[in-house]
Amino acid sequence: MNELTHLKSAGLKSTLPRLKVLSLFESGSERHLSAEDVYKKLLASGDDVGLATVYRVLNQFEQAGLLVKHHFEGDKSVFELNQGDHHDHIVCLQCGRVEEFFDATIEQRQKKAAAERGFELHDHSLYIYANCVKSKCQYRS
Amino acid sequence: MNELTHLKSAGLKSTLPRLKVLSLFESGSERHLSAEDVYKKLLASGDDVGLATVYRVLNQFEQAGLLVKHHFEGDKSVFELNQGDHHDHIVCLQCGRVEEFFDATIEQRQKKAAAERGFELHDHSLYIYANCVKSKCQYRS
DNA sequence: ATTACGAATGAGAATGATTAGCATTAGCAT
DNA sequence: ATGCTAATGCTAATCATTCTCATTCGTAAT
Repeated sequence: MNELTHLKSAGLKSTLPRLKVLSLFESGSERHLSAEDVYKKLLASGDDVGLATVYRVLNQFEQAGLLVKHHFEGDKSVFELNQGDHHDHIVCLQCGRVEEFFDATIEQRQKKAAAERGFELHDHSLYIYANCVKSKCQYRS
Repeated sequence: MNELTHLKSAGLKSTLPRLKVLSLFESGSERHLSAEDVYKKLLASGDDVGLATVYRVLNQFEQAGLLVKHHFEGDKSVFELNQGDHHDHIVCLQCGRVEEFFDATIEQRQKKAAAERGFELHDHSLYIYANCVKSKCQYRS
């Protein structure tokens, strides 16, 4: 299933900006990108898309299930390619590096916690804020 | 330990706006309040504080450890009184009602997940988004 | 009590991320 | 090739939050 098929099945026309944004995520150099990140990367590669369009496209892709949106600590949100595998995130407070993880026990206990209190779990967000080991930390002062 | 002592020990002068804000939280009618909420409630009770002051005071209280700040889904952040007991939150997507919970297993698995990946856990945020049972849901369409 | 000085406040401007409005342009089915 | 609608790209608007700065308040020493 290629980019074009992805768009089609989401009921979205295959336009230049959309293809550009999608392939940026699929190229996979960086998994987590903010709207601003995407905008700058496109400009840098000579592709001339408006910032507003980037925001619109990202949100459409999220609705369509192609991307997932996250709100790490701070103001701006980031998007990542939806590859079907739910996972949570560990974010380094120093360098911002993000690592993904999945813990079945945590998932299950969440469902339980909700159920015990009369809630029907719909969704959740779990972010661990931590510090990398120095060897991996990309912090540049 | 009363309000005044709280402020003193945080190195904050005992001023009218600060006492007002603090007692709002301590009165406990609603546990989770946004800056806007606090501002409106104070105005409503005839206390004339500026919105900027509310923001400042809330942040100072957070730094001082009197309040804890949360970012539920959506844009604005909410504060609650810090009573020393860490807990996570379940938020109803319909009515916005918030219920608190604590699960030792989840806490422990988080620490483990971080450690296994070479992170030193500093903090975390876990929000469960769900739907109340109809009997409790305060949703008004 | 009075003074004096720095901290705190209030009002409004400024910021930063995100969205809305609208005229122009580009997909795509005919 | 044509036409219609959806998509784009500006720019202006919004919303929460922070900053600026002149004025006022709290407090510790007189």
